[in-house]
Parts: sequence; structure tokens; C-alpha cells
Amino acid sequence: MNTNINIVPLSEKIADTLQVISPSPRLAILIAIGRKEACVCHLESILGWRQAYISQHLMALRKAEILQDRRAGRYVYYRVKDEAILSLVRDAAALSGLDPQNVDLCANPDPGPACECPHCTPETILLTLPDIQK
Amino acid sequence: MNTNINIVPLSEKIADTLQVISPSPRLAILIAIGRKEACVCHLESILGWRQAYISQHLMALRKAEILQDRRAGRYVYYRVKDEAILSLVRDAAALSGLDPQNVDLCANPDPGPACECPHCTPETILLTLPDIQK
DNA sequence: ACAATATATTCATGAATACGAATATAAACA
DNA sequence: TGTTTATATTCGTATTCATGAATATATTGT
Repeated sequence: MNTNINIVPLSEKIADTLQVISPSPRLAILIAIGRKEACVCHLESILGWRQAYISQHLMALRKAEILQDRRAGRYVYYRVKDEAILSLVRDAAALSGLDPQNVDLCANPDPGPACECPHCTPETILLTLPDIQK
Repeated sequence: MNTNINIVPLSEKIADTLQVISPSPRLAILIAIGRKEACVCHLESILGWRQAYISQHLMALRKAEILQDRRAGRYVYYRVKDEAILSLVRDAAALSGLDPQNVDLCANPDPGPACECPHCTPETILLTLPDIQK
């Protein structure tokens, strides 16, 4: 069967997507977001990286239309547009000799008290918290 | 549930695999090989690239244990060790807005008369062919 | 032994990427 | 309005990668 599809342009298009997500900081961000949404301070707390560094990678992922952002006041929440990305990351984990379930287990963990966004600390709780790390 | 799995080393391990396969020349090679095996001149014929260029990428894929090689006289045949790699490439194609079936349709096409390896031109046919492009 | 063919490997150079530092922008607070 | 907080963006530099050119190695043919 003769096709009009040429391998070279096909693989270039596939490469465009894979090369956006394959740097490890971006994989970490995608896994950290998981199937929920997360804000930048959330990601800072989970990953322990500088805000500007995270923002740079968010910018690349946003530009590639892999992430969708939603602003709520000062906070910006990011969500993975297509869960197939996460599925692909799990498959890549399996290929790397890892248990794909570990990717799910890592996904969007509780960042703990370091993250004070409304998402993690609803107002009613925030008002009662002592002044920590301020 | 608290896990011992840290996102950062997990994503670094996944990145190791994804970064080996995500350059478009390597994707093209993996697709060209498909679920069969192919030799270097086969790939030359299909992809239209220089032999040394293809060999460099084959070396990287071999080093990452993604490809398995088999020598038959002068000819070296390459095969994709784990079909999950091809599955992942198909998924990446879908994410890139392509029809994953197109990846299968491209896989290991007939290279035509340019490839004279025993694989493509069994001896009985080779003996009867006129002297073309020699 | 030498030549031809198939393939692998190394090195140099230019391009692309990674990341830190600095700074800009937006929204809320005093 | 100015300050604070959350986040985005730009630029520079070091590092890594991509690829061409040259060459080395392995096998077969004469």
C-alpha cells in the first residue's frame, strides 16, 4: 500500500511534541500537576525550585499548548490540557524500568504548610493559623 | 499516602529515555524499522540520509539499549527491542495531532530497488536483475 | 594481499538549550 | 498611592547537542 505520508515530516512533528516535554524539569512539573491543577507556589513547594525557573518551564509548556492556565487573583493555576500527556509519561516511565504507578503516586502531592494559596489553605483555616514563616 | 518516591529523580529517569528518542532523526529511524528489522542501507534508501549520519543515531539508540543489532556478513540488521517504544511513538503522534495509524503505515516501507541487501533482494532475484546503478 | 562494500567512530564547529540573575508586570493590601 | 506578593519575561553565559567531514573497522570478493 503506497501512502502519501513521509516518515521524515511525520517524525519532525512528533519530535516537536516530545522535545517540549522530555526535559526533566518539565516532566517533573507535569507529574506534579497530575490530573488536578496547581499554582506556581504549589509547584515551588513540591519541587523545591526557584519561582523564576519554574515559570520559564511553564512558559514553554504553555506555549506548546500542553498546559492551560487560569488566573484567580494573584494566583495562577495550571492544568494539563490532555490527560494523554500523563498517560504517555507513565508509558515512558515503564520504558525506563519504573513502575508507572509511581508516577500516579507522585502526582500532585500535598505540598504541606509551605503553600498558602487558597487552594491548599482555605480561608477558614488560614485565619486560624498562627503566623508561621512570615 | 506518603511515598518514598521523589518526583525529581523519577522525572530525570524518564527524561533519560525520552531525550534519547525525541530527536526527529531517531524517531524516523524507529518508525522506519517498525516491528521488523532493517539494515543501514535499508534505512539509507527509505530516509535518503547519509550512511554516517544514520550510523551516529543508530549508535545512540544502541547505547540506550533501545535497538538490538544482528550482524549477517557485511550487513547489520537493527530491531527495536521493546515494541512499547513504538506504541509510545504512536501515542506521541496522536498528541501531535496526527493519526497514529500513519505511523504504522510508514513503518518499514519497501525501500525499492535501491536496497540490495539480502533482506530486500533474495539471491535468486538478484542474479536475474540487470546491472542497474552500478 | 589488495580492493570493494557495509558500517562504526571520532572530531570540529555552529546551533540550540539550560539556567541564573535581573527585572517587569499584575493583583491585592495598607 | 505605595508596598507586598505572585508570577512572567528577558538577557547573558556556559554547556550540550546536531551534524558534516574524515577516517577507522569489519567482511566479502577478486
